[in-house]
Amino acid sequence: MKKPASLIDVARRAKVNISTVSRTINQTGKIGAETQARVLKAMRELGYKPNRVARRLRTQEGSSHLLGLIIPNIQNSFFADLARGVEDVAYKNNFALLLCNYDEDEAKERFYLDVLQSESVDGIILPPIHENDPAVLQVVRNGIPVVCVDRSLSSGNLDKVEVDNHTGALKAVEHIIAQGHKRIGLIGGPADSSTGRERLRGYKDAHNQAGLPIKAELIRFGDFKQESGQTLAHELLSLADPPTALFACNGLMTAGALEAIAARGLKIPKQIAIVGFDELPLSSVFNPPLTVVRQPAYEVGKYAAELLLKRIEDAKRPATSLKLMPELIIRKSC
Amino acid sequence: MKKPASLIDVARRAKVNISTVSRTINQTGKIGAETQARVLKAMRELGYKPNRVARRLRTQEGSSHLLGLIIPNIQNSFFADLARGVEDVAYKNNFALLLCNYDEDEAKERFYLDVLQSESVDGIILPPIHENDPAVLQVVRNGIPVVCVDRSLSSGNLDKVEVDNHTGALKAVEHIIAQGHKRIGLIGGPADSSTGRERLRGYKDAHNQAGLPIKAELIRFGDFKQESGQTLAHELLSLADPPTALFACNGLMTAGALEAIAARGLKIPKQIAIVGFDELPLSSVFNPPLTVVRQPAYEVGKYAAELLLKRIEDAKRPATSLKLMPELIIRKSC
DNA sequence: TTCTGGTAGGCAAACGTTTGCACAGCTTCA
DNA sequence: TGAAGCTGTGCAAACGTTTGCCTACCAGAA
Repeated sequence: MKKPASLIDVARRAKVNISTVSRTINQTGKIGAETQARVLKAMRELGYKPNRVARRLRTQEGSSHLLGLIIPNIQNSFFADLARGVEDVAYKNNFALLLCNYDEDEAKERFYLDVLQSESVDGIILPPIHENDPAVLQVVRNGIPVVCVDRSLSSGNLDKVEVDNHTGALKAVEHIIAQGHKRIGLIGGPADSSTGRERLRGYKDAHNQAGLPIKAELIRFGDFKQESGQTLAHELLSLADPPTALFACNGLMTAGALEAIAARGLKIPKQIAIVGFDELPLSSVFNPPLTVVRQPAYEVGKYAAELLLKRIEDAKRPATSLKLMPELIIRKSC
Repeated sequence: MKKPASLIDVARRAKVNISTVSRTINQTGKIGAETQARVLKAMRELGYKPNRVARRLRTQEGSSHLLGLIIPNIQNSFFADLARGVEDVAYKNNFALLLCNYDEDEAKERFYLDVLQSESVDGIILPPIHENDPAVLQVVRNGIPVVCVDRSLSSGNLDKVEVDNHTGALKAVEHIIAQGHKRIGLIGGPADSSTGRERLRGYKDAHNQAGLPIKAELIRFGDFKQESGQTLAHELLSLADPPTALFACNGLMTAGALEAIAARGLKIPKQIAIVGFDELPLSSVFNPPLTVVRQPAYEVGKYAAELLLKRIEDAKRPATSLKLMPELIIRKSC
């Protein structure tokens, strides 16, 4: 294990004190031009790279240049896109990213929250597991900048960037109704998630607006995973009086529903119409192309990271809350 | 910013020296049962969490309990699955994961490699950008455990886990040929990537085995991104004598090719057959369901992480090299 | 000349750990 | 009784930075 050059090595070689080297690097304090040149030269010759760990230990506040991102599942393309958005702005600002998968598991979320704090990250981006997530609240109370994405925290006056789930679902279901459907099955998200609830609300409001009755048997709650989409679609399609259209509340569940539909040999959209939340890699070339409500996942991540960086700069700035509009992409599946 | 409790606080409260506390936590050294209980109690009361940064600074070798993962693009589901595999075993072993997206950009790769070293990660998992990537080699020379995934490094005797790309492509193209196709367009990966080359070799070998001529005009090289799949498919399909089947060398390019096919209104598989590398979220429910060669991406990540952990434990163990077999999933697109 | 003030750079503490060494007290054995 | 060995604990250095404070020097003003 070859030890990398440290400040001390550079200082020795440039014949100055380590503080001078540190100040040269960070451009803090006045350093003579000639001394500076000598230091720079020594750094280059030794291939000096500052040790981020030591730096982080010393300066607890502010710039460790490390962000934490905790997401439910990287395999969900919504979160992959979001992560990519975060990563891009982090990189542009020379921040690295500590990525954590919490899998909707509260213990895992807690573990990662602990890790991130104990790594002294400069800030954390996450979708809270539910609305008053005590672990997240504690982090906030500890004074670590947090921005919520996708879902929000009921208490706490935090930066957040969300998608307008209600409007997204409303537009989708309005569209379904406009196609003449009267029995619309809902493959919903967990009832205790704000996204699940908001989308459900959109579904109901669209029905109310159209004067359509809301039938409890057509409303099912899944867990945002593919398998539950499949199961619930089968349940709905097995009803004595099955729905003629399905609205699936996220991408994975849409894929699951599509599996169920394929297994039953049903034709889309004649025998069963479907609209899904989330754009999927193949949805535009699907046969038939899928009508979906596309969430601006990349942008959510991007804005969240920008907000976080601003807050790290200035802890006192007022919390801002962004609500991004999803887009209904009408194709052929409904 | 509430300062978290430190070793010193715990020591004070338990009326012992900090070294005693440290030893209690790490179970190193003999500590009296009664003292231990007192320390544990104090820790609990203060909500003490060890500071990972300080720990990492002190113990340069070994357990910082932090792994680095550098991947081309998290939006590529192959790498998302792989990342998930890594993450799962990391979590099981109480390691956190520093995730980096290098986007096939050498400067970005170098940046992240620097960050990871300067964060003193215990080890790094990555697909080298190409076969003799000097930056990676330097990291290895610095004594940091590295395991290569997906692609390999020509020099250096490293742990690696790869997929048998040659066999995967061979089986796929054999299958295409068995369906009676004689003009098979290849949407290949970059010629300077080992995966691209291996898959090309499979394509050629299948042709040779079958006594089919290899036509240069049918072979195109993309960059593993969706757009290039689309472009190349259009090129191939515009040929005076177009191919009757396409073999696309990764998931994103397959999606691109599908776009081109859809834009031209071609029927799969009658007018154009297609086989892709990589399983995509919707490929089994696609219409028609896609014939693909599925790479065990999750397993690649999982084994890589396991190998890395073993190497961290024991730097001297001989390098092991795993080659996982992909699976040809025959559905209806060819 | 002496004083004031500014500039360049050195000194050493601090961040929160881990760990080699020292040492006190006790047991054991000759 | 005393040497040897073990057990439990404390002391302090070290990891590589950043930063408040101090000093030495020099220029310009009085």
